[in-house]
This record gives sequence, structure tokens and C-alpha cells, in this order.
Amino acid sequence: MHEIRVHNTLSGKVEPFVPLEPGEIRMYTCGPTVYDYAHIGNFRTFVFQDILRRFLKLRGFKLTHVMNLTDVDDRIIANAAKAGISIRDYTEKYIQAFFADCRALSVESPEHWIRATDHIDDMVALIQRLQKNTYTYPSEGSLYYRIAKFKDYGKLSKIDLTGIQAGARVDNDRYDKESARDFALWKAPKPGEHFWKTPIGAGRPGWHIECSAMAMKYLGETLDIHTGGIDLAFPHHENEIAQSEAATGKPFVRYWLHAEHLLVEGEKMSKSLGNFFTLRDLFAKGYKPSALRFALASVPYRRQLNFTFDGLQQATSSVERLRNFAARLKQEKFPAGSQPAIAERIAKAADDFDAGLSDDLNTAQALAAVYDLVREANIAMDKGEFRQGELAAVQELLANFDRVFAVLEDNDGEKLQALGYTDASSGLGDAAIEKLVAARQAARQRRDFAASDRIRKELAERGILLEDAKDGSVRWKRK
RNA sequence: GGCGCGGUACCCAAGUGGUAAGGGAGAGGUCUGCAAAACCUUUAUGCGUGGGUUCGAUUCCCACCCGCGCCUCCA
Repeated sequence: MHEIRVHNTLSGKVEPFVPLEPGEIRMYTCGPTVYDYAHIGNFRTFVFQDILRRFLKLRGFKLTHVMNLTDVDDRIIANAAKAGISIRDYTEKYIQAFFADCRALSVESPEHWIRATDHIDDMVALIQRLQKNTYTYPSEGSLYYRIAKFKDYGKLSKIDLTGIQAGARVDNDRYDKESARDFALWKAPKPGEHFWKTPIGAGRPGWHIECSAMAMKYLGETLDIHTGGIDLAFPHHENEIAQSEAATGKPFVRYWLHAEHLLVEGEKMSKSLGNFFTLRDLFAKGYKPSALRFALASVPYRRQLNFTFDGLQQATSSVERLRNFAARLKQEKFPAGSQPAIAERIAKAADDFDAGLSDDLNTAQALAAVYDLVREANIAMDKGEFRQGELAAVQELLANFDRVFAVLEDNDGEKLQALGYTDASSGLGDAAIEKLVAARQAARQRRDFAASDRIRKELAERGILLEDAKDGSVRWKRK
């Protein structure tokens, strides 16, 4: 096992990862704002975060991972009001959709899913601590954070406060703030708007306070890892640091990990460009959940990922190759005994796989290790040199691979059905397929190839592909 | 302007001061009744451009060009 190293935005460097408590990791992820369906850009970050958590667990850490659902913000308030329903009812729909999307992409549930609106009291308590430490000031019914008092402000995003001047787009006319960069901890309600009555006044929380309050509530005042998209580094995470550390006097987060953005055909994804995709958009076009997950996971997280349909197709083929190999291991019979040379190669591949992921989650490198082994094992099997003695080790490597990448299981059909999309091969159950396969086998045995090819073609048209093995058996799979 | 990411074959992409992983796609081949799968061969004297350091640079230094992001509650 290799030393785990991660890129820490705080230092700007890749550094050894050592948790505060040996063997235990406390991690927080900024989740979605549930005002609409999440898009593939969001999921680039969530898949990264999922790969990270799965890898840490694979390495034996006890992980406590918290992910929030931001269920109150300007857009939510506006949309709920427009729909004439409560914030709770409005966001519930998108929360459920988000959970469904996560399941489709095999994004594991963190140990805690938490909603902002369930933690108003915690936010108020944190704001009161800040008040006591004189980091706040009121203005027109709202409460602001006084950045000038927090000397470390800018340490995450390396922003230079003294450099703010003409040209910088700073919103300084909307509120009466002491300084342009000061941000709202608590916002006074606008007329007719939903608000909470609290000891610090009526209103609703500012954006940043929820993450500080909830992260510390569930994970303590110093967490090991905090993840999010690169765009959140400033101002969101910078402000989280300011709030948390001003209240506790302790370091808030030890390792900040930020995922680069996803682009679509080289451009920023946006609704106006017409290159904006939700998972549902892609699944409706017939792409598989596993292909999307693979496409999102295979490019290392600190690299901008250029999403294209060609790339998604490539991912489909790449997953297929791995699944074919897994199926071969399962079905083929190997002679007893063992082959030291092959055993050695397996150990090397396992080591390379771990090395790749340990090196700041270099998924491309980890994947290469797996593909190297796939090729070499296939060669050995083709030559009849693969032995039963190596089977367990290969399967273990593949299982470990899948504990992180989670693409091997051939369950795309079920996932799509769960989301309301019908499987391409729907209508043909396993039994019906087996029956046709048997009929084709019979035709082949009497060398009636016209009949056997007719059945194969018929199955192919319904999304079922056949592979005739050397030993006479047939493997079928859904396309 | 400030901060940051990146420019490697047809596409995606790893990587190192010592002579370019891996995946996909294309072409040819082996196997197969034919396919599929698998395997083999093939596709970068070349790693944005120009200099420099070095015995040697894609990898280090300098300059430049290009793409993208953040600097406004966008993952």
C-alpha cells in the first residue's frame, strides 16, 4: 500500500494525507442546491467525491462523511412562491430526484445526508458565537460578517483583499455593508417571504453559514477533508473558513479538495448554449449509467473534463471490455495448479492500482493497471496457461477495482427502469432469451446455420448479443 | 489585472532528466460455419511555439501563443 497523497487547495500542493485521528476520517461535501435537477457537471464533482470516499474505505479507514442539501436559497424561495407551495414541498421533489440520480450513478450515500432547513438552530447558535467574538454587525435587519477582522481571510483562494479596486466586479450598492466583501450571515426577510423567527431576529440564513454549522455539528470543529467544485473555493469555502475559525479559534479543515469543472464540447455548460444536460437527458438518449459514471471517473479530478458524446461512447466500450473479462473469469474453467509468473503480474497490477489512486486519486493510472492485467490474463487464458490458483487473486483485484469504480455489475437496465426508462431489451425476460438461445444451439448442432443466424439476428435486434465460447457454451448479454 | 487548470497520436488520457502507459476508434490478421469475445500487427523520431541549461528534455529554466475556469449564492 502506498502513501496517500492529495492536492490540498490550502497549500496549493500535493501532500501526504494523514487524518487527525489515526484510522478515522471526517469528511464534508457541499451537496446540491435542490432548486432543479442536478446536471452532469454537478455529478462530475459528486462522482469524484464518491471515488474518494470509496477509496478511503477500501484503504480501511473508518469514514464519517456528511453531505448537505441546500434547501433554502433565493431561487428556491422564488420558485416555491411562484408554485404556491412550501419550500419543503418544493425541494422534496428535487431531493428525491437527486437521490435517484445518485443511485443510477452508484454514488454511495454518505453516512449523513442533512438538510439546511433542519439546522436553523445550529446556524443561529454559530452566528451568536460570532456575535460574541464581534465578527458581526447588523445592517437593515441583516447580520454581516466583518471580513476585516479575520486576518487569515483569503488563505484558501489566495485572494488579495487589498487588490480589490476599480474593475473588480464587486456588488457594493445593494446593501449597506462596511466592506464590499463582507457577506450576509443572516438575511432579513423581504415582504411576503418565508422566514424563521429566531433570537437573532426574523429572517433566513446566508448561504455559507449552513456548511460551517452542519460540518462542525456532525464532524467536530476540525475536519479532515472538505470537498466541492472548484468554483466553491471562493467565496463559499473561504467564507466557511472565516466563519468557523472566527468562532472556534481552531483550524476548520485540514485538507481542501476541489474538483475541476466539466466542459461540454470544450465550452462551459450553460442553458443558453443548449449544451446543458441532466442525467435524464442522457439516459433518454440511450446512454448507460455505467458509461456516464466511467466517463466522469476516468479523468483525474483536477483536470477539466471535456464531456462529449463520442467520449461517452468510448466509455461504454471501455466498460464493456472490463465486463467481458469479468464474465470470462466467472464462466471459463481453468486447469488446477498455479503459475508463479502470472501470480506475480497480478500482485504488480494490484500494487499499481493502489499507487495510482494513492497519488491524488489518479484514476487514469489506476485504470491502466487494471487494463494491463486484463490483457495479460486474457493472453494467458488464450494460451491455456491460466491456472485456477490465480483465479481468486484476479477476482479480488477486480472486486477492489469495483469497490471504487463501481461499473462492473451489469445492472444498467434495472437502474434505468428505476428512473422510469425502459431497458432496451425490455419485453424479453431471461427465460425467453434462454429458450431462443437453446433453439439456436439446436439449429447449430444440425448445422442449420440459416436458422441459427436468424435467431441470433432476432435477438440482436432486441438488444441481446451472443458469444459462442470454444467449449460450445453460449454467453449472452444485453447491449 | 489577480488567482488557477490545461495544450501528448484520429479521439480520451498517464507519465518521467535517458529516449513515449492505458482505453476507444480505424486498417490488416489469428480464432470461428459465420459472427462475437479474445489475441497479434499497425496509427507520435514525436509530447503548443521559440530559445536556454545538460552528455541527453516531452520532463528543468525563460519568453511567447492558444483553450478553459474563478475573482457576483455556478459543482
